[in-house]
Amino acid sequence: MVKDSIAPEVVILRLPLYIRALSQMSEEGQTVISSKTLGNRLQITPAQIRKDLSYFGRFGKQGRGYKVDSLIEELTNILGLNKQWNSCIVGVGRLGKAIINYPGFVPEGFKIISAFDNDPSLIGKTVNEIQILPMDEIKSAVKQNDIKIAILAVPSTVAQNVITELLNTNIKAILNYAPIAPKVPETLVLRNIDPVISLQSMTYYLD
Amino acid sequence: MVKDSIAPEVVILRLPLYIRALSQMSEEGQTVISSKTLGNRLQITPAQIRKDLSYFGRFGKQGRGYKVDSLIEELTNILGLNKQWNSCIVGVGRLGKAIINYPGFVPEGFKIISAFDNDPSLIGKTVNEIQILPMDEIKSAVKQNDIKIAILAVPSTVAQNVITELLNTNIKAILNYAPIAPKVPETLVLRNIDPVISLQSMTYYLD
DNA sequence: TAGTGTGAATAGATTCACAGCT
DNA sequence: AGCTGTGAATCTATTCACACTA
Repeated sequence: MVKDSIAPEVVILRLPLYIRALSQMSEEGQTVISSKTLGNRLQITPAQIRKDLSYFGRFGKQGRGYKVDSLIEELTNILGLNKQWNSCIVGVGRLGKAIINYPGFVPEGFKIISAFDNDPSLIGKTVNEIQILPMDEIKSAVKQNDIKIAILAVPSTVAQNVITELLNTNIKAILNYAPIAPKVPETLVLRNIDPVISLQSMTYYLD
Repeated sequence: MVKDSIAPEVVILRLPLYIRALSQMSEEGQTVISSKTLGNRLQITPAQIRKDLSYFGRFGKQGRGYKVDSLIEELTNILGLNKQWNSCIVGVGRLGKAIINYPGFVPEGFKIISAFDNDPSLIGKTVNEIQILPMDEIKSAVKQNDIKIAILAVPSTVAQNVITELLNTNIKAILNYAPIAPKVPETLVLRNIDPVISLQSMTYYLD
């Protein structure tokens, strides 16, 4: 998971939550916020929030709190969300299509440049204005368009193979929807979206 | 998150991964497996696997390993996946429909009994053989059909309200797809599926 | 011999508690 | 007076290392 990072990964995982809550508060007209109020909103202790932020600098004013808008900006910069991140979808079956078409799925700062699939009946078509290209063009397309992120929505049977293929490209991060535990090198950033695992782990707590 | 459980929640979250990997191995004809081999498959240390399992009993044979099929059965029982869990979908917009229609999304042991929405144009229709009912019938339907799990796919603007509504029913667990941090009592089991947060936390690690 | 099960050791994350600023 | 920033203390999770056994 890269980066001899000052901040632990759990902390990084919370920063987007902070941004989201702060953005809502900003829209609601809040200009200043305390760690207590923010924590209350997110069910996170104030101490945790302050500690998290302290990995990156000193953004608050003692006795007052944090300026909402400037904290949003700081966090956005820390995460690199001020840039545009070119992305691609790999696999344009039912799931891939749903992702591409889901409005507001891809947040600001991310752009899906192209989609890849091996099904000849899909190639050349476009989904939601995104061109579907054959898999064997992925390496060059990724390079040419400076794509760093792949959203993987292929069947689990081929997922590991596709991932291995992606390792040959300039892809640096994979958001994986296939229900597998992929083997990737330390240098690649991976997140799994796996609702089935979530479901199956909930039942333990039900009587 | 309930259950003065012997086992920490992180452990519970890994058990479904073990089941999945073991099932694949079983299909591949493996009958016996060591913690080392399993760990290798899942990128988890053997010590961790043994420790995790030790919370629930002694399932292995020293010098040999674990019998694949009986370990699957043990873990299935521990998680309560031997029963059928009646579930419902709340919100039958684009996302809800995608979930209902996605083949193999809902794993064995789970059954989606009904769907709820407030849109009058949807009510009475069926999606993939599942009836769409109005929201105000949810309490009685949940009771009547012994539904314990809700899959929440409503717009984030109404998500917290809907969750508050769910708290009045017999729903015990929520798989939440809305991009919010819901407030729920300790007694309710909650998992969030939030690909946007995942995306936004990946960029930190990209140059 | 190969691999489990588990206390003890280590590493990591969260919370406490308070000095210090506005 | 109110709230930040942060070392120190605590709590939690992971890994080690080895006695034990099939």
